Amino acid sequence: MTETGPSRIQSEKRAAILGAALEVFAAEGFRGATLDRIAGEAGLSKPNLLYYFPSKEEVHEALLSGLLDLWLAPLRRIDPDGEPMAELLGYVRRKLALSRSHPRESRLFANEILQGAPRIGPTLSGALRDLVEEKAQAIAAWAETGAIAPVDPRHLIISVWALTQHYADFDVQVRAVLGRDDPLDGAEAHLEMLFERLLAPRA
Amino acid sequence: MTETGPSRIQSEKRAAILGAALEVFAAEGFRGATLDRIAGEAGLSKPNLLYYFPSKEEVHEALLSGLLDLWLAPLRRIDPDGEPMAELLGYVRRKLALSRSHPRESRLFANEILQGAPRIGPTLSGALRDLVEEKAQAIAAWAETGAIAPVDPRHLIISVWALTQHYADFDVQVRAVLGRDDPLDGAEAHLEMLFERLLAPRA
Amino acid sequence: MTETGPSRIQSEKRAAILGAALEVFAAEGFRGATLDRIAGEAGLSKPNLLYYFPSKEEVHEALLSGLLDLWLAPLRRIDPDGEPMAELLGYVRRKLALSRSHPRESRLFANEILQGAPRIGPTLSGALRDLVEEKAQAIAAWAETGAIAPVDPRHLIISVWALTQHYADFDVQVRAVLGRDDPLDGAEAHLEMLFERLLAPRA
Amino acid sequence: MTETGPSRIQSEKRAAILGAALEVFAAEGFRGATLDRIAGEAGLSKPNLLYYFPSKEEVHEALLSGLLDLWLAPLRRIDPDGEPMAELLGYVRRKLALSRSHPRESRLFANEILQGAPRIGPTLSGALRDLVEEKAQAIAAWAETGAIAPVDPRHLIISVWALTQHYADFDVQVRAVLGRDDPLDGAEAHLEMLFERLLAPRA
DNA sequence: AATGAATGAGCCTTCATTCAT
DNA sequence: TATGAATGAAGGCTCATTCAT
Repeated sequence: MTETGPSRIQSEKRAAILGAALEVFAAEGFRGATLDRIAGEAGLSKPNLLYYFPSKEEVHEALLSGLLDLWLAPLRRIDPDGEPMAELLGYVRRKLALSRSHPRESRLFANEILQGAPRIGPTLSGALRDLVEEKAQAIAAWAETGAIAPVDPRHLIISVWALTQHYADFDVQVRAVLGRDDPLDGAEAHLEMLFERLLAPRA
Repeated sequence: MTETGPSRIQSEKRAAILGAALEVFAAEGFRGATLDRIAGEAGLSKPNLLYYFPSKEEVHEALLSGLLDLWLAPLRRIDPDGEPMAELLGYVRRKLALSRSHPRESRLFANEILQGAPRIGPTLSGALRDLVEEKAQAIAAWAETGAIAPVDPRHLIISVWALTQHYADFDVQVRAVLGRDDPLDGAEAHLEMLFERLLAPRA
Repeated sequence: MTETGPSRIQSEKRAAILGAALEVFAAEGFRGATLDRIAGEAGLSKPNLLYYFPSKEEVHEALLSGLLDLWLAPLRRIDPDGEPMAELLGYVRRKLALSRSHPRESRLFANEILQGAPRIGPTLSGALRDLVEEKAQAIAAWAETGAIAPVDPRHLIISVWALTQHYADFDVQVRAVLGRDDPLDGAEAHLEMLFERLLAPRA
Repeated sequence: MTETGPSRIQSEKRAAILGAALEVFAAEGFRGATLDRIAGEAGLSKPNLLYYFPSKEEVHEALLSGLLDLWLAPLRRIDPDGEPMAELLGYVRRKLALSRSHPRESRLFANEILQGAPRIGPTLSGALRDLVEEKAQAIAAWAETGAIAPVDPRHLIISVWALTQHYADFDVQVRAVLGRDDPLDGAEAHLEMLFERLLAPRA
């Protein structure tokens, strides 16, 4: 009757650990991160951390497992039956917003890919590829009707990824160029213009 | 006459070490790389490696120190007195070519930035920023004359970086989407079109 | 009237723990055994186990303390006034039966002795030695009357131990030689013959 | 031309480590033994030990790998064409001598078997079983000619193992019974008599 | 110029034990 | 009684670095 799921303290601690781990893994990479630092930042001892997760590897996996879903959500929301230009610019906006609200997730992902995707490689060739293929067909259809300019849909999607994530992943460099306190509003305007011009059908 | 600089064997070994180190650092990150692996791939013993470089840190630094120069060369070649459109598209082409011919350097750089640029941070705010500022002014001047569309020059440069480097740094992901054997020629065409449309002055 | 000794549940749990501990200590040795495994096999939690026994050490000791009594029972039953040959062969039979019915106890004991008897050393030099001495005199007396062949009684007893326990302690090796499914009946016949011939008085 | 095998210092250190490891593994079992103690007893640091052997497991294996050969040497020397009684009694004598000169090896072996032979199990069912089978046939042949009493040859061999090894493995207990300073000469006489009577053909 | 040998510091993980409930 | 949570101490192993040759 009283099926008890993970107790409150369980979920709170697990959440605290994952938060700290996200911070550390994103900043230092998998090998660079130490359980000591993660535990410290989560406010518990190292063996206590291992009471909640069986190993460093599994903490990392717990972070990655949800990540791709989060990451692809903006793409998933593209509606083949919507208004093409609005759908695509909306996608760009959502993806940029996500990158800016979740920079640590972005860097965690970047780290994983940079190292050759040892852990989520299969998912890339599976779920990711499938989703891209699906959306690419919608975009291609739009291009054929002349609603948008003819572009390679897959490279278009890759461009969105590259441009939006760069602001999160290469933040230090961006800041060095733009100045410490730039609100990055220029980025949004710039990307919007960029994709508008790229996609605008010829007059 | 008998002033002896570094003997040939010296420089050869140093070069071999740096080559191996580039491979390993790019693939595994700084902490993930081990001197053992670098030494092994360079074909010498670990203590011998440390005879040529005093520490792991310094091997890494030796790689990074030359890197920014290489990395900024395409940008540097933009000629304020040249034909605007040709200059900028030439820049894009050169930068993409560089990323594709030097993917390991690209990843090494990406790793460093992702970790917060602990080693080349100062250079970013110095030399890098200065160069960008200089070229940005030239681009801004072009925009004012109407030779190109009005764009934020700094975000333009950032876009070039993002789009070109992405193909090197996120290779695994790109391959997952495009297929293992895609020659990536589509990337070049796509980027050229992208920047052409972005920069083309209004009719 | 209401003096309450250990409640039934108390003794039942203690018994369950000791049963599981016997299994685990016999199979893995003292250091190899973990409270986790013992608790798991006893069907309770680790802290709960430590509610019944204050420490791993004491679980082990509880097992050992009763063990020597059990182990020496067959020897104790030798009757100085009985028929010599029957008494001794009966002893051999009882000891072999015990080893076969209690292989885990045998291995627990073997482990303890192998490690130098850190816990029951004193008992060996005390109770064990005394009992052996007592029975040795009886055997010596039999030898003097010519009822059995003249043998060193202490080495005789040691031989019984060695031969009977070996079948329990070295079971894997015995099985490797005799085959997985040998019922070990041959052992009984063999040992009986061995001691019969050893002890039969000269014609 | 100058094919160099392991340098002298290599073999010396390896030998020292194996010596110390034999001591510790025999006394504490695999899990009970610590690299710290082995290294300490061998006179070097723990990482230095791991410079010579890649892991604790491999130190252990290095000890075990040669052990069975040593252990079976006495059995192997039984000559089917020799004088039966002399061959068998010689075997007993050699095996007892070996157990007494190599008590640590004996205990190392006992530990391994007690734990279920996790590492040399296959060898037991292979090389060991084959050798026993071979010698058992020779013994059976002797029994058939009447040169020795009819005994189960495999149980005979097991008896030799049990009786000889017991003096090494259960040394503490034997000493508790016989006295700290007994030279154990009685053991030799006893075993000789035991097997003589067991094997002597009926008059 | 090169390498075998050595080590201190640190890392991930295990485990007996304690604490709070 | 019973257990979820926590921890200190240790254990095996890695690795950058040093030393001696």
